[in-house]
Amino acid sequence: MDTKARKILIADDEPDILEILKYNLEKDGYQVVTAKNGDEAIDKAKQYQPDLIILDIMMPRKSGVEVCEILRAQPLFKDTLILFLTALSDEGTQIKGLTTGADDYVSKPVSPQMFLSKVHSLFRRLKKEDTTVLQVNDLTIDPDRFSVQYKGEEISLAKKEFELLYLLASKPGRVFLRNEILSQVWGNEVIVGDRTIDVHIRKIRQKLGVDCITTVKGVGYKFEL
Amino acid sequence: MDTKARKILIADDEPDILEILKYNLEKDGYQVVTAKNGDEAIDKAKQYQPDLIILDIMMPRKSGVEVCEILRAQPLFKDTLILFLTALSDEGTQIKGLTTGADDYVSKPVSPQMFLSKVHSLFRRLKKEDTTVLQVNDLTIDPDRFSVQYKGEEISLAKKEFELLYLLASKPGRVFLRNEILSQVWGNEVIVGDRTIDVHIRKIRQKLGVDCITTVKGVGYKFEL
DNA sequence: CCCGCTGATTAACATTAGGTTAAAACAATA
DNA sequence: TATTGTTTTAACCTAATGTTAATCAGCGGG
Repeated sequence: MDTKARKILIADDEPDILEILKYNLEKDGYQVVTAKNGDEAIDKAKQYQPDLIILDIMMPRKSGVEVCEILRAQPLFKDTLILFLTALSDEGTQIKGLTTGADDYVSKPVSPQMFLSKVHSLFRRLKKEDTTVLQVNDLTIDPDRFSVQYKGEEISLAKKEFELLYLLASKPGRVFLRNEILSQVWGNEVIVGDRTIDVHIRKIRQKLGVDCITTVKGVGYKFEL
Repeated sequence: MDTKARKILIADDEPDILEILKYNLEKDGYQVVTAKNGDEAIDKAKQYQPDLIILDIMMPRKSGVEVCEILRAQPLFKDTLILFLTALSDEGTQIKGLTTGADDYVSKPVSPQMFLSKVHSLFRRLKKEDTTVLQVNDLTIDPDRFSVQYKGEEISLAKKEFELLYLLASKPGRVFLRNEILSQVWGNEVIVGDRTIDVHIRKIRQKLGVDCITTVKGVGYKFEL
């Protein structure tokens, strides 16, 4: 289970449902924020920038559909996952919802199992990464095979090392600030010390044998051969 | 994206759904034909010989299930992909549909993303089905005979073990994330613990005797000899 | 030249993923 | 139904990996 403390916002006017969903999601390690109506949902969304927003269709002060439309209009929520909770009865709204840009539906009454499985698979989908093979001189970095080769020699890197190298090598010559590196490789939520980067850089340099990572003091690192 | 102008027939009596699906599929480069009821679906199927037929279960003038049965009876449509659209929550029909010879089902309301990904993966699967027998060095994996041979030695694997090995071996060198493995071998709806994969991997390694499955920690597994 | 800043290095420490095992739950078969 | 085989879970253990903190080295500015 990848517990990356993913943030989820649930908006529903029925406290019971809110409670059940919250409980189940938290049990699964998600970080949950709730809202009781449409307006509150929008506020909380902006405030917490959740990875997934679960919206009840029927809510006071802006329906789920409206909230979805408003959020989707902003670049910040362009790629945020949105899941609708629908009552069985309203087919019409469901169709509307699709065009509005929701990623999936769950119809009430909700079975916790089904629900969790939906949430999981949504995140699974999100996790689709760019799988581009990088090729710089004699160095090949293939995220698909998770392999790094230098002059035909296979070099085995650990996960973080690989991710770090991949990031740097994705834009050879460009300097990556320590901040950028942290948020790209470690993610915004995780807080790690500054030394951590150095250590990983060191391991990469060591394993590769070639000096392909340059330190730009006071700024960051860049990749070049 | 392999856009070879694949032909898709969609049959549904709700114009809205027809429209949405058609729009999305065409956007993805497929050639789409539609039908409003069961009989029309059969006609159009014969006329256009689509690569994939998407059938709503609930339709006037022959249900999706009936259409499927009729088509499957003809050799012409023996290998055609068939995908069912099922209304909310009728589990019974879903099961029925699969046994009738559908290749997969999507339950309404349909999220475009989910839907497209299903369609893609169906075609992907189709392509794979051509190359049934896998042959890597001294290892032969034949899903037809459900048999695995290493250096002529027949090795008997259980179902899940076989499916798992087959998946990994289908793309030697490629790392499969645990998520991918789960959804490919176990299916999206089933929820099993993380350890389950390990145990099966172990059994395979044990039975094969060769170390052909490599662990990529924090990422997944890959097959290589 | 020495201070202070920055990164390198190292080893110790913490965490986590995955391996291993046995046993329970489930299915298939006779 | 008994029997056998398969799949899943649970508990525990190990090794790989990630992080921290302490120390060291280089460099530029006073």
